[in-house]
Amino acid sequence: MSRPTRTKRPTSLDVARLAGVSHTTVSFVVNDVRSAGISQETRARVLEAIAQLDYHPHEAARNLRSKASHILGIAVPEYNPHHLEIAAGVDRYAQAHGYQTSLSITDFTLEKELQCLQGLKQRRYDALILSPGTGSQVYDDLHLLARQGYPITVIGINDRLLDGVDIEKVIGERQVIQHLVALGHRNIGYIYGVADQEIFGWRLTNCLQAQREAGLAVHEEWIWRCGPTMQDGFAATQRMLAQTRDTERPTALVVVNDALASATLAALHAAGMVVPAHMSVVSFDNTQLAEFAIPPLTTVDCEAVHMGEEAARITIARLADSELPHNYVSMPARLVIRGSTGPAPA
Amino acid sequence: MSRPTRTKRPTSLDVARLAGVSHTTVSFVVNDVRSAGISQETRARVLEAIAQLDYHPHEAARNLRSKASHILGIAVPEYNPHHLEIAAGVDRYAQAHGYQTSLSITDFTLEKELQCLQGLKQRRYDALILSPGTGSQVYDDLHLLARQGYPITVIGINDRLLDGVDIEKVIGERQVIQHLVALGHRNIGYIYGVADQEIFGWRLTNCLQAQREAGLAVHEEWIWRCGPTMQDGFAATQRMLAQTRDTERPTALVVVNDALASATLAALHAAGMVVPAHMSVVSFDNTQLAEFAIPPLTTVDCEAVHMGEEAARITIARLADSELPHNYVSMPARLVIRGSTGPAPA
DNA sequence: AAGGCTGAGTTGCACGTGTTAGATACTAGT
DNA sequence: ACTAGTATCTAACACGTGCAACTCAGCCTT
Repeated sequence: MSRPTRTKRPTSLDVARLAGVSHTTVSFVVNDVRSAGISQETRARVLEAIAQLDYHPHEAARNLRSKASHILGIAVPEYNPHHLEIAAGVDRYAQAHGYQTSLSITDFTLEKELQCLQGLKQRRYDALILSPGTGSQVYDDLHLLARQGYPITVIGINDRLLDGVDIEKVIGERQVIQHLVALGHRNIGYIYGVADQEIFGWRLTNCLQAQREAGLAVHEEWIWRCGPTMQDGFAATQRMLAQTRDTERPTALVVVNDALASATLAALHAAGMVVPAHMSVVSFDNTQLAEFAIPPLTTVDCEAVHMGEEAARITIARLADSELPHNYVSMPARLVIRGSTGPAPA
Repeated sequence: MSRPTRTKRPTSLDVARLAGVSHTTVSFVVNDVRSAGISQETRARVLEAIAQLDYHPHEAARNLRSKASHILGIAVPEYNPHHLEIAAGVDRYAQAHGYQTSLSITDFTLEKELQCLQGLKQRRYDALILSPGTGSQVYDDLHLLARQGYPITVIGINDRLLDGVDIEKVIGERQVIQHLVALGHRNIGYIYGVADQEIFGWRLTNCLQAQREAGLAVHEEWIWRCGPTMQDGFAATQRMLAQTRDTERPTALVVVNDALASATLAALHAAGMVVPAHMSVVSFDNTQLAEFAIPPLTTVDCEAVHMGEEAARITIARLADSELPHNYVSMPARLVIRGSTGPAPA
């Protein structure tokens, strides 16, 4: 580390002096304020000075003065490809509209979720896009902040009091069940791994409803609930195998998302079961995991990247106009059929 | 959105008025300055007022005054479990030492990498932890900034001019080759997907070197180079299958990381090849993908989370003392043997 | 010639906080 | 009673930027 010359960072005043103008003029040039008449030559001189000093405006000073950070906070519960596709979508839209993003992983803990809300209160972010991971505990805070005028957009939750983007309900689940029924499956089981069964239980509820609509009996004991990690999904699948016998076992498993379904595939494979010959598997999200699973997963696509873009759009719209009515978008669900589903075994 | 009362955010002055003190006293209480003698009762009154108004100090004003944001920027090239484990490690250590983190995905583009450096210049971050994804293009900027005293830590690159954390070289690769040799493999191929073969080629180089040390011939035509995505890995594996025949084909494939190895497994499976009976597969990183792959991947562990923690430690140490000598840590590599490797077919 | 208009800048304040150098009151010592 | 010392608190400035209000010269209009 050869003697880091901790040079004083140049300020707009330094630039101004070098260019022989006032710091205001520098500000006008930097922000490209058209209404202030700056001549071409002055502009050029300022830009030259900026380049020469390698001047970069101090974000903090800027944020303080303009009362905005132009940063959108994104908080998702885990390193799940699905969430990260959403984050990528948010980032893409935000970038295109003059906002930066800051991604936080809440790790399914309330503590980290509250920390992100803190960031909002401290004006580190102009707005927060949150994919809740802990269930209902954080909701009181969310509602309170929203009522105080803080821009908050939630993902994957339909809440009348908060702006949000969600996956189209019912349709996707119905498609899954109909697909399985069409393949002759009548015994359907569930590996249902979420952080909070109450908040994130709708997908299961909808599936069961679709099952009844299709005239199938629902076996409550064929619902294996577990936590949201792949380890949880693997263990739950092992439980499933241990608690059932060949003759009285579901012929198809609906798994809450691709990550857990991958773990399910691994557990089934380890137990010597062949998918889909012995057991079909369907999941949700259509992430990269699904495409390269063995066999490739039949899964419900929800346009995660697009979903993130919509979340960013809604959020930025609210920043522009806080009086906007409740903004809610639901993304279309579409079943993508791959190799993990097949005819029910005789 | 029931009429968001866009309340003026309370400032330290508001708190001061409510508590009947000056804003200076509030500042002392908030920052817990021991040297300023604040009586217990005054302190209590101020805290009460803070709670009542739900006061949160304005980060921008704070950063402006104290010339630090207490945020570490982390930039990784993609949504790869390996990189995200590193990020998690950084976050854990940073949190424990009073720093927040802000994660950016550079998407293997120089543009986004430069944008992160911009964030450093603009003082959005106090320091940047970068896992380069584009090769050498960004290096000039990195060196320049480091020389100017900006704290930068690189991951996965051994650069004498930059603080960094890296994976222990040679050892891991040697273990891989020795493992394969012990299993009787003499024909080893490579699926080598990285953004820049020149910068990220060391792992391949080391493997080839280990191969020679073990007395094995190196087949240049058995190195399939490709890009860093799973799609690339899948396609490269298909190329491998198309360009070789049963009789003159590697019996083991070394793949640059778990993500690409998963894609390789998928491609092999799709072609009807059984792993490890027909072909062994080894990879690097030991992420979740490896654990739940079919079959589970033999892979080289590098303690990614710990690596992130070390990166954060080094970075924060440099922030504390810019005169520190060059700081470089290399993480131990350890082969984790699972089901994707087996005896070479006769 | 007087007034108005336009172009091209500048002066000066405000944003909300951290910190240094005091100010004030109270106690104790002589 | 006067001084020194201590415990508590405050006044005032600085951080770097954006913006409203103002200046000032030159030109046009009546």
